[in-house]
Amino acid sequence: MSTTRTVKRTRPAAAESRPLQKGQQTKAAIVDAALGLATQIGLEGLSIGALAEVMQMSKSGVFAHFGSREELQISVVREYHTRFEEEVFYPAMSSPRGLPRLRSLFDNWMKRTSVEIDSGCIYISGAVEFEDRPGPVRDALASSVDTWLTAMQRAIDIAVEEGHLRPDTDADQMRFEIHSLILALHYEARFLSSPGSLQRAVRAFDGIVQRYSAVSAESPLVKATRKPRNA
Amino acid sequence: MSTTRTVKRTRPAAAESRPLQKGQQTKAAIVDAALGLATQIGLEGLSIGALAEVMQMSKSGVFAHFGSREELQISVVREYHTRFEEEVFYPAMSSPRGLPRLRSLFDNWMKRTSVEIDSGCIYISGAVEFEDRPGPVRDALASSVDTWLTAMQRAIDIAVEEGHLRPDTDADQMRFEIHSLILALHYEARFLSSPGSLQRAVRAFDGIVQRYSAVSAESPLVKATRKPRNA
DNA sequence: GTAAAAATAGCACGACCGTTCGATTTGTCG
DNA sequence: CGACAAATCGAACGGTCGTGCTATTTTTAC
Repeated sequence: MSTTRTVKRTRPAAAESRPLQKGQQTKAAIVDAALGLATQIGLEGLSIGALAEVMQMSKSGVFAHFGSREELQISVVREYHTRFEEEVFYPAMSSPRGLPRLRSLFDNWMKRTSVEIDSGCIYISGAVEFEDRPGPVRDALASSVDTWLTAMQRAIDIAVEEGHLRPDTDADQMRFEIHSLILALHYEARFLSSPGSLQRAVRAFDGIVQRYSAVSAESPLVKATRKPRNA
Repeated sequence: MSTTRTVKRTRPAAAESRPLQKGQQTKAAIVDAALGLATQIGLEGLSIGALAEVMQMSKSGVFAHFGSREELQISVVREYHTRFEEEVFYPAMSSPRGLPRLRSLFDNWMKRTSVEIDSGCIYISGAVEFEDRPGPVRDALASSVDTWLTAMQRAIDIAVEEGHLRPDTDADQMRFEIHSLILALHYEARFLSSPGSLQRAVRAFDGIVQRYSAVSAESPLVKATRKPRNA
């Protein structure tokens, strides 16, 4: 209606490369602190009051950045996803396709899990907390985990293509087995404080790889030229 | 000090076989309901108010039976332990020593886990909730899980003694691998709603057994009389 | 510098929590 | 039945929580 032509968009939305405004800056700091809290006490245990105390801010000051606790939780999940990618996925992509890359993925994954034995893992704690709680937080968590597991499975597929793994390898099955090792490592080391869990996970992984391996699937003594089991 | 000889113990403590007094009766009912709630929303999510509503009692009425929320949680853990024993452990003890019994233990465990895909498992949710929370509840949980895992390992030892598994079997390692399958089954089926998880757990278990098996450790095609790998 | 806008603080509300305490009902036993 | 104990209730307290509202401060843009 009005004729004001000079509509100033003082903050052009989504300016892609601009020095972070003050708001975004503190928001990033809040999410960082929130992630630290959430890994220890879980996404559900994460409270705005405690977060405000850590940040030396008022509750409402923290709250205003997200509008709801749920949005805060989602931000934390996204941040975790990003770091997981940067720490586990991308570094492994420089390894050669096939088994080396698969090993690299698992190694990075396990290295991260080792750290998380002290700090906690929101993919695991979050799964428990949101098993029966549908909503956007659960969706964000599940899709994030799913993305990662799919990437893992893709690495297995490539290893089959490269001839490193048996052509009849069930990638879904192998991914399940590898995933299970990480879960057990976390459970036994973090909750039960059972020593030696790390080596057990490594040994088990080697066992799995050997079982699906194209060369000497059963034993180093048996040549790889043998026919499939049911031939 | 007083000369009252007729000290009436109106309720002889720990009368082993007596019709349950009213109090113990409702207490058992409360624990039962509490277990139902705890499996769904976790031990930490278990609130006395919600429990009272389910029981159609007052909060204080429920509370009086335990004296503290912590004591209620411990009661729930104990109840869960008992049921787990009755449902998983004892029935398997009638299977013949060795591999059959080990299989039976795993089958029962997996059967229970299948049910818990809908209801939840406090050995898993509790582990997450009390990872960083020392105290009697955590202790009760950990010792209960430990008891079970030790029993599982004992079954493996027996299977070795019976000659069903390779004499160089690392029971700790094998138990770790079996445990991991249950955790992954729970995670992928309950949180990710990933279909086929059950079959994957079964297949993986078969793979594990085959790898540790005394007869044809590597493949049905290879005779069991061969020497150890590094001979 | 100045004014608009964004960021933050302060305060209060309603809800739920575990727990306490005194009153009251219910069960038990002589 | 009567008396005593156990079981249960009802109300309240102090605490934490997420959230909404209105100031106030700080940052930004011109």
